[in-house]
Amino acid sequence: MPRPPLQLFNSMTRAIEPIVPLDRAGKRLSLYVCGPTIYNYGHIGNFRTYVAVDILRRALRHFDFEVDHVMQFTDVDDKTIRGAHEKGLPLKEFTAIFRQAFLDDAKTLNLEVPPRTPNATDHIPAMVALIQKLIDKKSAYVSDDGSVYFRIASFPKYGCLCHLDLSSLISGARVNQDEYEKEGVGDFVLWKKWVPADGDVGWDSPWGKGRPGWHIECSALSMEHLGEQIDLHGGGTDLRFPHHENEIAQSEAATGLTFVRHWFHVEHLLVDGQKMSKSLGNMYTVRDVLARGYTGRELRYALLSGANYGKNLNFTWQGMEDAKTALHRIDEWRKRVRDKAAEGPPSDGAASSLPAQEFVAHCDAALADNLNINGALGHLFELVRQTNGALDKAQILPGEARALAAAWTALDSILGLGDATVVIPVEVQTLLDQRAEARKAKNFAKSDELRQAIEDLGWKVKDTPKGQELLPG
RNA sequence: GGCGGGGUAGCCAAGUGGUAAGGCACGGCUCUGCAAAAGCCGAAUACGCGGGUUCGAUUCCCGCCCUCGCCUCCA
Repeated sequence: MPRPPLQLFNSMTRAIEPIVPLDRAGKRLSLYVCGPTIYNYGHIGNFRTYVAVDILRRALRHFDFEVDHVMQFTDVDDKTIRGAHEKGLPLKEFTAIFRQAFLDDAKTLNLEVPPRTPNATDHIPAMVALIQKLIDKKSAYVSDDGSVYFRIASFPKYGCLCHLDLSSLISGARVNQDEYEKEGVGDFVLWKKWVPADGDVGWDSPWGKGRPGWHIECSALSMEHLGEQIDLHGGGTDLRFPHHENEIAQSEAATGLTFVRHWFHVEHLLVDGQKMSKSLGNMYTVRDVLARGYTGRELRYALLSGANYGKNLNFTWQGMEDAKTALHRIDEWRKRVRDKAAEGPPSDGAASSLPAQEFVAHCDAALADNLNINGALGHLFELVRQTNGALDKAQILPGEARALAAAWTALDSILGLGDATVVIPVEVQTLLDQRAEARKAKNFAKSDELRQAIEDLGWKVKDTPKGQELLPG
């Protein structure tokens, strides 16, 4: 069955467009994602973005692209320098802690970490070279104090990504009046001259000791790793301006080529309908969610099903609870399907797996349409209801069940939910074994007693025709 | 002020020019030593408001209201 072409919203053109990579064969696709600034534990808003990117990456692969994915870690900026200073640690050591924390959280959420995740500070020479190129082309200038700025006036397209009018930008209210060393108020820094507050953080450059500005790292790193033009570039919506706008300016001024063919931006997550903020006390980390007894898998489900990536996602604890229940429904269904599949040979009824085939086609259509995950989930739950009913009536053959399991696997290659992993503590298992014996002896008083004991340890036990089944409380 | 996203049953959320998926919650039933869990069935009779186009609009156009975001810290 031919698969529809993958189409995604392009925030540059504000239209849903097919993904057409630069690669002539149409196979290899470069994807650059702006990674986190590693000065703290990531919050669920950060990870909403990275879950969406993970879905994107998996979907691209599903639609037969060979994805070359790079994401950098920003390990030098005001916040990392301040954090390192407060902890009394060298910058590198300080950021290493949170780089690892991010990777740990990514694992919790079953994110596929890109094979290349460079740290910005490991590529200072590439940034210096790019800045020099911009100076040579008169797109950048060295200010009196030794910082280097990008000259916006040299780049007429400036504002194209965010559809901003440069004149209104210049007269905007939030311009810092003190930055007199710049030629134009919209000019942004490429190289920051060292100041005492930077401590021992600084690198030598043709313009003296300093550090790179925030935006230059993404241009330099993406060019170094993926070439001067990339197919897809994404990140949180807040990066559109100024970060991505500035990336376009500095990259295209340097190369004369279109920097990015397709822009992918993920809308923000809200908590209880409000923006996350420290003052509201609603900034949750992945660890906070785990501490409430939820699994990373449940959080992943909540983040991928809460809303399409292009819309605000409103995170609530009730939503977390809903996600847990819905996911459990899927798990129960998968268990039934798996059991049925094990009952007979694969060939048994495989030919009549029409529902599974239709389901896969529906999912492909939904996913191809700007990653409509909720559309695909809708089809999944319809399939679940339909086949549960048939299983109740013993109308599903083992081969059909296998086809259903395979259909799920196909969807899950994108959802990335995998299996629920339940680790049963030894003491619970012991009680469970004792209860099985009691039940065998029809000693229901003892059985109930043991069930209570198991519940006291935070687990639920249910009796099925196949024996006891344990569920996390 | 400029630009943009939303307003779909109690909550969350797809989608469509021909009266609208799905999830959660809710009710009934089945199963069960009792439970729990699970499954099935069901109800709600939902498309912000006012115009317009159309045989017909939730879906297109205009206006309005509400809400969220961006306009150089921020995933």
